[in-house]
Amino acid sequence: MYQPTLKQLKYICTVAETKHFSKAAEACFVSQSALSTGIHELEQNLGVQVFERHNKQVLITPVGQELARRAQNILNLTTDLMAIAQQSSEGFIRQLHIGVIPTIAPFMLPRILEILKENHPQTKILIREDLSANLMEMLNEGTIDVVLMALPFATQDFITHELFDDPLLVALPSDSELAKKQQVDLTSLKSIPMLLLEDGHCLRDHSLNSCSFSINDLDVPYQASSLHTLVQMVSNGIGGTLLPEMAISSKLVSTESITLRKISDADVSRKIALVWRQNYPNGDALKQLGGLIS
Amino acid sequence: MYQPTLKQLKYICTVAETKHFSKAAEACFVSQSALSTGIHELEQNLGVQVFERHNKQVLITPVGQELARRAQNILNLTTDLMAIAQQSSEGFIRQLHIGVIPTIAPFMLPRILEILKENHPQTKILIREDLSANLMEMLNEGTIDVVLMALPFATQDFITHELFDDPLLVALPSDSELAKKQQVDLTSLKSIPMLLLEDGHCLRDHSLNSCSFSINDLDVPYQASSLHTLVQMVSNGIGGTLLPEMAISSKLVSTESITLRKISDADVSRKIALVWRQNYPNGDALKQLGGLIS
DNA sequence: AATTCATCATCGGTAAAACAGATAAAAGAA
DNA sequence: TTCTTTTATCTGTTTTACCGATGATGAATT
Repeated sequence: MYQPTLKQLKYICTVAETKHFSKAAEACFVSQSALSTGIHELEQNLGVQVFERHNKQVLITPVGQELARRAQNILNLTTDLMAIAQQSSEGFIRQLHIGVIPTIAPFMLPRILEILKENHPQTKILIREDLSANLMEMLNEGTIDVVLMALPFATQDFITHELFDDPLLVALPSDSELAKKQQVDLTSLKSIPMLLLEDGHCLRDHSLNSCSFSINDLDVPYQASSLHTLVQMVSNGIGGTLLPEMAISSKLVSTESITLRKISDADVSRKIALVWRQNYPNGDALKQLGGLIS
Repeated sequence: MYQPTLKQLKYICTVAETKHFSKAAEACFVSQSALSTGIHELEQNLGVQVFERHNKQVLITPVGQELARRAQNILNLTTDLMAIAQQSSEGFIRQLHIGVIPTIAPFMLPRILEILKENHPQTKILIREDLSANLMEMLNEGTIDVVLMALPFATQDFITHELFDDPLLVALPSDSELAKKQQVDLTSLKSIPMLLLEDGHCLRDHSLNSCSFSINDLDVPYQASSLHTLVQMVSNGIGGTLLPEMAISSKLVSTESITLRKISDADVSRKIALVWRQNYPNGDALKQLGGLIS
């Protein structure tokens, strides 16, 4: 089935303007014969006469007028389309679906959104907050474009761009025995009840693994669903926990009833990273974003 | 300079839908390699990646999504354009600029517009009322598409479609000597003042020529600019005139003070005709319209 | 670990088309 | 008439589009 080509549409628009085949051909950078044949083919296939050819003038038929008007519109839209592509190839990101884990989102997103607003004011940002495993699945499916998460995590087959180290500090009830000591080491942690997030949160695993603890080693009375409740529980003297430094910097802990301590005999931390698909086309822009964040 | 082809736009739309190159190729009735190359060329030339190719899935990039959306729009508009052409090729006239002379317009236009409304309800009608000579010029320039006029007139180089004969009758003041006679012949007309339209109106020439009168032969005291004023003048006893039958049928003359007579010794009439350019594409439809009018 | 399978990219050859340049045809102008 | 202008058409060449086959890749299966 026939469909006019954009070239042919261009031809009729130009002739409609110039009212002259030869001049139109010149304007289109083709020979007069090429343009003539092109228009003829379009007229033939659409079964419509676009122009009245006279010796001394070319008139456009009423239908021709309408067709030329629509053709011009189509050509304009095509130009727009190319402009969009051009913008994009110049590093402009139209839309960015970001996935963030719950133990990072409240502390880093405000700043990240601010940075994005400055550097890519035109970009539409969409945030998805979920557990690492779910985010990785969405990333793989293409539902989201990039994940802001904490390592270690199984991110093989993806581009992993590490941003910075986020140490984990021990948070203790200020009135606990342990809080009164100057130094807190790994073994001493086992003497108090440890509060952890519920299963699935990577911070839970990071806390356990970086202290080389197993879940069985510890006294784990409750499981919280957010860092905020966790802090509440510590504040109420139920037990201790590990908190990421970024959360503390963000004034998550503002009460006197919680004491923060570094662990003296181990380097306990998680790594914050951006992760995206191997083939994701705007990887460069994401790297640049990563640079700005860290 | 590169411009994507409509085919390529179709390709990316189809892949955007199916998320599958091979299936999309099938849907587009081309080989997988053709589609693949087509999309590749588009991506190359626009400097943009539209799809992320993975082994088990094809993902569309955010820009790709936007491009596909716009491409689909362009394709839809192209389909519309073809539909317009299709309608037109089936005899549908989108727009008709009609030129009519003043001595026909008031008497025929109401009926003609009614006929057009019935037969081409979608057609946009534009009327131009002017003297024959001006109308012919506009017809030649393409400002109007068809002229409804009276013959004889120099219409060589145009298609002339005669509709019917319009006899000219003598209109006399009822109280004149001539009106009391049963028969009125050409010579007797010279005995009374003859009222004519001003120069340029073809009815003036038709009146003179069909009676074989020269303007010098006659007593021509005034010149009217419309048939209505002409009738008024006859009614007031200033003189006689020739009136087309169609004007009389349209109740132009409703007063008792005017007497109408055929001329006994001559066939005095004008011919009503539609005239259009040789190359005008909707000649057939106009012929059909002519048939309906007569 | 090897094999199979699914999928997109690429290659080589062929058929189609698009195009330029030359010529023809038509009709107005000189 | 002859010349000029303008679009149509013809011819040969170049370019493009396409198909079928093969290659490459990575996931799924054995």
